Amino acid sequence: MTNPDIPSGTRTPRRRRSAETARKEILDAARKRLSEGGPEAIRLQDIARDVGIAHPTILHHFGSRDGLIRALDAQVVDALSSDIVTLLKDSNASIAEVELIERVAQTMEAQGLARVIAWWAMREPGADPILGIDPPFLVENVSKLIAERIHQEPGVVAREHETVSFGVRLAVIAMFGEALLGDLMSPASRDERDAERHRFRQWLAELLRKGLTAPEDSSGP
Amino acid sequence: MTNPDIPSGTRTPRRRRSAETARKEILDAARKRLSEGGPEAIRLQDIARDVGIAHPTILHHFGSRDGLIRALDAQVVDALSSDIVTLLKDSNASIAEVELIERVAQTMEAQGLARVIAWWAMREPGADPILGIDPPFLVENVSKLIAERIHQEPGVVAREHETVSFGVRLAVIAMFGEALLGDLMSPASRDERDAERHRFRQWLAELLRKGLTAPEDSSGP
DNA sequence: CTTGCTACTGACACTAATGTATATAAAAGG
DNA sequence: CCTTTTATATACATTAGTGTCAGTAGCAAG
Repeated sequence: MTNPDIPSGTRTPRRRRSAETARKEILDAARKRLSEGGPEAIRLQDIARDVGIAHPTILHHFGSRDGLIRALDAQVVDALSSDIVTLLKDSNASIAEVELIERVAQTMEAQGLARVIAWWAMREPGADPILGIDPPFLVENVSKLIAERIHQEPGVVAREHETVSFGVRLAVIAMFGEALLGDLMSPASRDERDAERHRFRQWLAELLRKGLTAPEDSSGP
Repeated sequence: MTNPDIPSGTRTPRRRRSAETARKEILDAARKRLSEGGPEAIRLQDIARDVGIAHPTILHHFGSRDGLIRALDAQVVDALSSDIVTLLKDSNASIAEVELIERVAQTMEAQGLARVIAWWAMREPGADPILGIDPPFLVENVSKLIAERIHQEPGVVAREHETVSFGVRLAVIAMFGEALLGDLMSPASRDERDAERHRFRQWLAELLRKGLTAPEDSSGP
């Protein structure tokens, strides 16, 4: 399967990238393949073809397939946490639940992140330390930030710390599940689906708002 | 790599199962491998070793690796929907949200079902018809059943149908996410983790109860 | 222009996984 | 008993995917 445009004996022209951009291009292609075709789609040769390089180049940059995968992991964890933390740092008043939900949802959907996370979680069933990042990498930091904001708001009785933590946890978990399973539980038509999804998020945000601000009544059955 | 216990020239003793039980044993082993070791752990030879057979036997029963995988899919969808539908049929009064949450959670955790579902969802990004089952396979049926129960309860204003549907959707999605990502967001020690998880579920159930029964106030920001 | 560095390539070796062909043995029925 | 059926085994073919090697080419600096 040689390229007919190139006379045999001639070498294919090369584009030489910096090591940094090469790594980035490769990682992006890998992430795309993963989120679109599932775990079995991470094949060096395919990824190489997407980028427009030969597969040994990937091995040159990442050492092995496993090296590539670990780099992917790191990129994903980074994207997830930094994205959410950024949101929280930016918003200077109290957190709007709708905003939280929307943002988390976007992060999950963007670049098929939810799929990548799922794939990672499957591979490491009882993974306590993730790539050197402590287990509660997300909620621990994020819920602290949220707690600060919520306490700022006057006239609202903040629930104990754990409730806040639960709220964030629910947002993350639910939007993760939505990104993966949402299509199964929605109407078939695309427009309807999007609309329903939007309503669902609003509903969830409202639910969260109640749960985070109003003191629980804890009445018996 | 021949078995030293068996003199060369001697055949290994055979256990002959019915085709049905053979299929079942193989599927169980496959599901276990999948949920424990991730997608890349579905290897015919390994599964065969687990069951105690030779790998061509698997091919004999399922035709191909792909055949095995499709059979697995069917089993999973079955387990999930039938389990939940059973719960709803059995409970003769109104649905207790705690029970719903707990049951869904158990189903997800049992046999590593959440992992299997995730794996399936990853492979079929835009899978509209699942193995012949219509997309809203779960919520469509389940939420109807729930709606019936909730309307039975006197003195409580039931929300419109979509709200009920949203409730079920949240339960399923959240417990799915929990099963996969829960460990990342919890304390490290196992006891603490279990306790916290339990509290989280109760909190979520309470949240759901409020959302499903109390009419929404929809006040501005 | 020359030299050095390294991103990159083609060809190939190696391994592991699926699938095939053919034989054997355990039931079931006559 | 003998025959049929089929679950299962052994041995082999095939493919596909990772990793290795030795060399090539682009870019920067002397």
